[in-house]
Amino acid sequence: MRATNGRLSLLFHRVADRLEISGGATFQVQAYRRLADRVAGMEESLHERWVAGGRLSEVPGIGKAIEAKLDALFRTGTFPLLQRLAQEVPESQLELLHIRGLGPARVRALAEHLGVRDVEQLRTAVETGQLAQVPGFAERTADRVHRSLFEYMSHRGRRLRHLCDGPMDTLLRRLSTCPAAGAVHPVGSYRRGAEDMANLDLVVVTTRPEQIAACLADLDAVEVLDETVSGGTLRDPPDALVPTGSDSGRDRGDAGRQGDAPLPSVRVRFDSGLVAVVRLCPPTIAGGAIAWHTGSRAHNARLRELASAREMSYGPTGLRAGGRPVRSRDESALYAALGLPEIPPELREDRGEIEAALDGRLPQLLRREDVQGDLHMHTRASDGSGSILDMAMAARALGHSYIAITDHTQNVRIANGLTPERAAALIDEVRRVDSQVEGIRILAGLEVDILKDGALDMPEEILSRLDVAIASIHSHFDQPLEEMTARVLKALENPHIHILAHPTGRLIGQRSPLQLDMDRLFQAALQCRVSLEINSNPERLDLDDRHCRIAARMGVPVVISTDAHSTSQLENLSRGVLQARRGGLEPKDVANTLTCGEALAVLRRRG
DNA sequence: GCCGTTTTCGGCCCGACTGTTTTCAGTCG
Repeated sequence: MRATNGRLSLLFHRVADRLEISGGATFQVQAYRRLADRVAGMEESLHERWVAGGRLSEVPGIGKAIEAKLDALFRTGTFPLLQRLAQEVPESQLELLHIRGLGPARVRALAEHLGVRDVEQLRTAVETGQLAQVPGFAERTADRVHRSLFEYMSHRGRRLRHLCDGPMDTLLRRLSTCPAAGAVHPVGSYRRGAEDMANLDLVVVTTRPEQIAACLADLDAVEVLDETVSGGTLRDPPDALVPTGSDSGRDRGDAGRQGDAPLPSVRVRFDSGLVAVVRLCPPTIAGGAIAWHTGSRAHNARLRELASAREMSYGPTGLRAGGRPVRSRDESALYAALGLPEIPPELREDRGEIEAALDGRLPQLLRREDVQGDLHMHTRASDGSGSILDMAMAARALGHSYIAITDHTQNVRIANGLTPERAAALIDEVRRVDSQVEGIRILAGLEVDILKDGALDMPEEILSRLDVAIASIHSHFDQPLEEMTARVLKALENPHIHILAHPTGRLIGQRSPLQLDMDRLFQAALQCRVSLEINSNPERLDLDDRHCRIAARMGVPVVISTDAHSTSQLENLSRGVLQARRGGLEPKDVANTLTCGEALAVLRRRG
């Protein structure tokens, strides 16, 4: 295997993680970690530099010690330091670091006192109450670890969507240059717009499957795990082919393994461990195959019932009648054959979309271009990296007609939150910049911290000067349900507050949602006319799709915002839109699809 | 581990706060 920079970066990360758990010097750990990041972003290949006789120690971050280790690695293919560390700290133990509340020291303590070296053992220790025996795990910490373990387990083996975009792009670009490939379709959870996924799934329309397999084998970024592409051409549904048994993780059902005969496939793995399953199908049944591999298990089961009622069957190769494939060149043909309009991929979860389709009341889903403004972002005034003008120009370039500058308030110290004096100055500065730019309106706002007792972290006189006042929680995440609910409701009752940002406080796979009575929250939002945010940060996506659905049903206004801390993060808006689409939201449900004036009228509820 | 150098070793560090300790680990945006 070639020693790409990506692989070297991974190696340095593994060394750093293990050194940390085994109690290595902090600065040594940092040196490896910094180097890992640096190498990942380098244009020049370290290996090629070495081959050409270049000095590695001239690369920033590489000194004499690492140069010698790399020299040995390139000559012998081994990295003895990592081999030694791997014996001390197994891979399974590294995984424990992903659980909030567990750092290297506590992971070490768990191994020393309980012999816990993997997630399953930790779970047992938690469930049997053994955690309390370990120094450093008093009741509250143990409680916390318990909750974050639960959150972690529920997303284990899954990757956040933004980490899958690059690999998906790589595959799409490669396949688009392959002469044997017709249309290339992302399918599976990715196409349904899911926030995280176990693997990538694609369907390639082709009559020459072997050439597709060869094309993927040629791709530097991946390793081919296996393929079930036998010789010849692909004309008829390949019923006789051997199952791949490919999918892994919770999603196992939504692509493959649900029915009869699978399509031939090629499975590849990226350096990050992400697996992609590329399925190959002939044009005649493309619509059925794409639909089958896109729908969730539950959605497909419903389509199968409909097919059965029409004396057809439905499986990986689409519809069959009397044992013969039903032609479906595209998905609309497939749905039409079942008496349905085509259902948008984001809705294919069996959460009411089949009934809606049958009744002719599928929503006209929100589109990215419906959104006219972004009401949550940060600048250098607190913890952002751009100026007011930077953010405004970048937003204008994205087609926004208005934005709100909403920096943090003083209680969020680490984010350089604003005192009332600095907030007042920021408002003046926003007004000044707004008067000088054309083509976009800049609104003055703040992301006001909700304190432990529900009080707001900014005096009324400042709040009353804002166009957009956002309230949100950044501390004391562990309050019990009653306390937390009362805290948030108290903040919503303040008449100056327009929006509740990242309402549940979750970080996907890392931090559980706040213990919050969501029924009462929705009721209060409705009564106070406070909008609830869909935060587009890929680690938050909060509200989630189910909450979006509830909000729309109850008539609680929703706002989709980026919470951008840099100009590039303004592009995350499409992630929030995707979540809204999964929640079935239409433009009318989302306040920032309105013009600036109209949106402000919705926000200024009591005026 | 690396770096810069006052060339042989000290500095490197977001930093205040919390929980659990009695000096420290982990957290927050």
